[in-house]
Amino acid sequence: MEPSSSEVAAAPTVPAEAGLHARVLDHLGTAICGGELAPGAILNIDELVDRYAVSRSVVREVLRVLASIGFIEARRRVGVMILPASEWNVFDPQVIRWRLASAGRMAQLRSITELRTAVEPHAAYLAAGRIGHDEASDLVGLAAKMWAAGEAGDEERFLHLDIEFHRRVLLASGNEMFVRLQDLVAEVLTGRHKHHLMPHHPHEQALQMHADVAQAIQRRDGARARQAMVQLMEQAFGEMKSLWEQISVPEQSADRGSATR
Amino acid sequence: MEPSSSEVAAAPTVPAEAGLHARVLDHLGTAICGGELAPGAILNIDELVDRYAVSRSVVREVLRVLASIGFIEARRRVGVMILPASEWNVFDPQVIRWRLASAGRMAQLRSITELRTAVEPHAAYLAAGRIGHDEASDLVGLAAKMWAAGEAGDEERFLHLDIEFHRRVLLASGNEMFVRLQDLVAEVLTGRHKHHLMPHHPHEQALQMHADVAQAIQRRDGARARQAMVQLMEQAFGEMKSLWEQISVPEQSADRGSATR
DNA sequence: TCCACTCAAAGATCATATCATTTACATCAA
DNA sequence: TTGATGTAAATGATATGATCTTTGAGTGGA
Repeated sequence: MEPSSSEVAAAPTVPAEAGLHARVLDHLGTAICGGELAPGAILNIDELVDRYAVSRSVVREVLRVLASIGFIEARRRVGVMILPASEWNVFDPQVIRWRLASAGRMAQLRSITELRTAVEPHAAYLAAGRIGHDEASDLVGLAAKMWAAGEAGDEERFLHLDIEFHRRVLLASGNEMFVRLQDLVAEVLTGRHKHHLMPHHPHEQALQMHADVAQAIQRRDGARARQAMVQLMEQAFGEMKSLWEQISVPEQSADRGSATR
Repeated sequence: MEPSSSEVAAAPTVPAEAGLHARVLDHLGTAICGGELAPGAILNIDELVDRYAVSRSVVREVLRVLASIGFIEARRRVGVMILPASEWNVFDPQVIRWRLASAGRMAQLRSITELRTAVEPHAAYLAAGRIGHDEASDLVGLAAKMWAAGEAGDEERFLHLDIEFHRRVLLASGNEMFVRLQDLVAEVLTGRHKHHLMPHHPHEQALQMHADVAQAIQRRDGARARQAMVQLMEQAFGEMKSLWEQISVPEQSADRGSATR
């Protein structure tokens, strides 16, 4: 139905018919993240009303949300200007999703991976000092389940357990911001899965390290928990790195011809 | 002019007359962050139209923004429900500001301080591997200026230099998300200043450590840069800790009777 | 007891009008 | 020529009222 602009590789982030607001927002957000609407470009409301064939209300509400994300700024007598990426709320989950679905995918992947590399070791350290008995037991149990799933080669299940494991650690750190961060990481991991960037046959090592982290936290050994998590992050970072070095140049259609499939 | 509800300790985050949208948004955001509108509470549009004496357009636009922050969810036939804090976008700068102006101030302070404790050392490490010659020189120069300001006892100037120093390090890390994080930290530091929670007579040690970080980064010694930043963070964390242990119980009017003044 | 139907409440969307601000341009005086 | 100043048009901001759509609760029959 829309083969006119052949640039957008992004599948719509919104399900199907999720309300006009959501659809217009998604379309504009994708366009901005994807660079089709470059910083400095000017829109105006009436133009958008025509383009999307929706009412002013819808457009204005969308623009307010985009403005709160830092994507645009409205000025009277001028119109609506796209702002440079330095103004964006790059921590907004919505933005993460859009960027993962755009050409900036790899940059987004790298940013978040670096972020979790920085945060999770400290979270593990804090968790060791704050976790409750039951939570600690659950954590060890989770690591065990991950082992089982890894051995069985059940990638789907392993992914979910992996996400849950890290979520629990961040939750136990007692810092709400860390937990929210995990939402972003989960976005990345599932996104990676969705875009078939998942050569993720879990290594023996990784399984052991998860177990180490869990054990160290349970025994309230903050330093060891941090150290184990650092290793885990180094491994995850290495995996990611191989990914974006592999697909660094062919920016265009990254998720089509992956030869090893 | 508004002495009716005596609970809100929060000064409006918006200047004065910044448009109806901004004012209503600020008021609702503050109320939600401050707990006056508890999770589960139900609003409806017409009620808000009456309460704020603005049009439906304004209210709807505000609600869309609040929804994108994760503060509310609108359901037909029910109304607009306040969501629990676990749904909030705690990385939204606006949210940070609201929370710093509310009773949850100390929790917010702690969260962000922990976050930067985790991130900045890694950022310093990355910066050592990526920074350009000129940027590195500037960084060393900044540390020197901080020394001068610290010696001269110019707290205002020191604060600005401090913020700028950390911003430069995060910028040099080459990770956009780290830079945005610094905006949050700056929000905290200036907020701390604004709320008179600033017993911040910079220690001799801290000055030296800033110099160490700058030097290590310039010499591309990632490990040493990280280590120096860790020490810096430990010191900053210690300062903060003494703050919120001091004012932990008297939640009510935290910024009135600080005896040591 | 339980399922299907009906109705009304509330948000979602639309259409139109008016207000307010700001930029561009023209006008006029020095 | 230049600079100040006033004026008009463009555009977002706000207001208003109507209609559409969804959905929860009540109601009645099997």
